[in-house]
Amino acid sequence: MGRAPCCDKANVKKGPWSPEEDATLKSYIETNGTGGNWIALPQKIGLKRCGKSCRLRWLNYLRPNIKHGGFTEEEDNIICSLYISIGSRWSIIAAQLPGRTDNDIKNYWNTRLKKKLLGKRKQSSNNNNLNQQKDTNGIDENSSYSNSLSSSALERLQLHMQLQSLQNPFSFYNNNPTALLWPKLHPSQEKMIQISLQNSNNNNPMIQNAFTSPQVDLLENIIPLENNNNNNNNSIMHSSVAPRGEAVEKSATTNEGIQELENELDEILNNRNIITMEDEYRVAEFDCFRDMNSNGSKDQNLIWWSNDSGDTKSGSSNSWDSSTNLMQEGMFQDYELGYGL
DNA sequence: AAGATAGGCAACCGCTTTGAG
DNA sequence: ACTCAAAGCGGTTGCCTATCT
Repeated sequence: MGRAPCCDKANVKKGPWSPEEDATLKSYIETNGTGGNWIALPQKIGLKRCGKSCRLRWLNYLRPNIKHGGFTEEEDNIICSLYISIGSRWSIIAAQLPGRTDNDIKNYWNTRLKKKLLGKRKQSSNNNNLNQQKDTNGIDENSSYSNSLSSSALERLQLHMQLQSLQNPFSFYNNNPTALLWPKLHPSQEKMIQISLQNSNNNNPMIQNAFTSPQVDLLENIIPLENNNNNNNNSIMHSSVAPRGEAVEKSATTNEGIQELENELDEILNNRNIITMEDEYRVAEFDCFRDMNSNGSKDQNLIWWSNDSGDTKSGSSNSWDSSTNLMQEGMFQDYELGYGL
């Protein structure tokens, strides 16, 4: 037997709220509050709605100072950086953005931001699939490395990498002591990347730099060559970076999301005793690298953060300046915590 | 002009967490 | 310590609108 329903489903109205319902709910709560009991509230005020529905309507729409749409670039940055750090904990992310609801942010992420940031991935995956279909070695083409990750984990990894590639690679690498702890790239991986580089027509110095130092080691860090079963010994390094805000602090202390991500990665990585050429190819094809390496367009590489949708209100479309500190702290903390840096 | 498709968003569903008794 | 109702939360659904063919 399941739990009793919170309301009489048969006599409860569903679907969009009418202006009258909105007004009724809003005026009652503004004068009387919720009374600490959402379930009883609709009956009190004569609404044929589920209490949960009333609560949601109030929190997401009727509550004062709610903002809808018109996300600023700074808000975008915060959402992205927090998503990278803590994943899809929308309520926590929303708590960092006054006037925004978790639902709003979630929708905004799913419908716009994610595509904005990861849009190129799809294209690159398609290219990759085309190439893989030419293989005749019998390896399951559907078991691609990237497909092994959950969408959330993969998105976060790719965002990490893309962001890394666009921030000054030298300054990060040289100034971040943890980067020195990263293992060297396996020669075969390095070779594959270099081949990709050579095959490209890309002469953008920034991109070349990105390939030759931090990205390479970042890649290696994500895909270690050794089968490491001693995860507990080195997988978590306590970060010396002060967390930003309660959300990140909570994430840093509980490590739940990060641990989950780490476990997911470990599960994959521990099954990879041997790096095959196919794996190497996939590594080289890992999106941010491929994007940076493909079709020789430095503009394309530089505008990934800018809007594909023609939004021109931002003067620094590829800039994360407004959240540089947040990015560095949150992102790298995540890496340190989750990937054994 | 009409149908098909895609995108955006509000709302719902159901699982988890919290806290009172 | 345990139970259970309420609240919180994230994922999913479905409707509406815009765009494409």
